[in-house]
Amino acid sequence: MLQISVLKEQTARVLAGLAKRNFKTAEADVQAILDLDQRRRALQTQHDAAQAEANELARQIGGLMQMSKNRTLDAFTENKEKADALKLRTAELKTQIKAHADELAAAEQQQTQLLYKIPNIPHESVPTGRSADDNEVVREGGTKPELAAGALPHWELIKKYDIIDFELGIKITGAGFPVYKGQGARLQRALVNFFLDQARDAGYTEVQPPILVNEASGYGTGQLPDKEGQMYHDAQDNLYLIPTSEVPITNLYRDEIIPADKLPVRNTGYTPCFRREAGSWGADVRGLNRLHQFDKVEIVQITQPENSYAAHETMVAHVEQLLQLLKLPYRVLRLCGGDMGFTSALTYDLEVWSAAQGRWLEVSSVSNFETFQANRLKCRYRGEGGKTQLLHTLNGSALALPRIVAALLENNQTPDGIRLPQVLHSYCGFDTIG
RNA sequence: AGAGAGGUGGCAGAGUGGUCGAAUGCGACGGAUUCGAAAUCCGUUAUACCUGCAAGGGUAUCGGGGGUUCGAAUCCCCCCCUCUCUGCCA
Repeated sequence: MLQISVLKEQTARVLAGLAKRNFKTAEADVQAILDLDQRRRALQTQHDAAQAEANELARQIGGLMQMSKNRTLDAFTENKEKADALKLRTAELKTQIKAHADELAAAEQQQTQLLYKIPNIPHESVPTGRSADDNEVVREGGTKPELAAGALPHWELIKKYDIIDFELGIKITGAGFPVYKGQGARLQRALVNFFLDQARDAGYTEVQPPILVNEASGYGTGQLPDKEGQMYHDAQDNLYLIPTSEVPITNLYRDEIIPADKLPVRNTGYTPCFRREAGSWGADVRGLNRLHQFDKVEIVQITQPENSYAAHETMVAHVEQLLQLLKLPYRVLRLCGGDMGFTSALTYDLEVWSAAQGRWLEVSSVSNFETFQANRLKCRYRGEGGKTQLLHTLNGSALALPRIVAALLENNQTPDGIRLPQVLHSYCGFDTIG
């Protein structure tokens, strides 16, 4: 959620940013928010004044009542009459206050609803564009392998080596919930450990958060409102299965004023992630390309505003290093305005080359949300003069497992099995699948 | 799941209708004392919003919402959460 002060003071920048996102109703919405804000403030002033008067009268009445004690009957009667006169005025005020409060609440609610509609303002480096086709390739790394004739896509390889079983998952749960078996299961565990160790070496503190979160957490990071349909929901207890550990790990800092010496916050965590993927279909979602449940190691940073873009670059570099260690060909994309997530100001996607499918697969998305999440989270620090200020939140996958596995399987297939990259050997306890 | 207790400032903890944003203690910060430190003493120490160039002023907040009242941390109603015991259980 954007800050009102930003809409007010940087209207032109906001409108230009929203245009980059092809946000059609920007001008009208921003104007409506500013109008509501003006109205809200006027109402607040009136309301406060009426309330102040009422408080003052109550004090006077209180004083009269106190004085009445230990007095003659005449004095008591006199004071009571005075008090009753004041009560007439407070009755009027009460009506006014009630009316103001209702209007105020309505204006605030309208304003919040509108603010929820407005996406984050893209960073100046974000390219214009409508779709994924307009994303900018920042750099590429690694070398695409030459596969022998008859190379198989990963959904064939997992059957050939019997390491991931979709049919079994369907039996016990449903489509998109694969069962990892034998070397497949061990590879999962190896990757999680490898990623966590790498993150720790890079200075991130490991946390293990719950994978069900309450509604407030959903609002905090922006999954709610509007994206309810993407999350599994336990209606009985009103809890959501997390779509990413960004949600619990970032919400650890909801409603916090973080002391300066604790900044920047750098956390990493492994969790399974759950996505309903309502409406997804087609060849692109075959095999491991899109699942309802998958494993992911996440990195999260919370920094002071002036440091967030430098931190962002280090996060991207960290993910790149992981891909280099895994010897996977990759590329780094800067997402265009039309393809960027609602809450992000700048997102780099990292994609790996899936050789048998002959396509790039997104394995990480590293975003700077600036104050967009922090504003909802009320995640602050003390800036100059002891004033509280919003922090910047960032997160990135480091990494999501299924597509990494897909690329590892496809790219490293040989007649003698799948040769895993060196770094995984000790983690797996084997060097070849097959 | 059943029974009971309880939710107050960074923490602990008082406060059962009036000047209470809230005693006291601890912690933290600033100062005095000291060669320095401990101890001691003095002071400061919540958040949000409105208003103001500022200094300041105002309003709200004692788990959340509603109600009674001139006036609510305090009384009433609903909801949420936590703890203890019993039950169940990795």
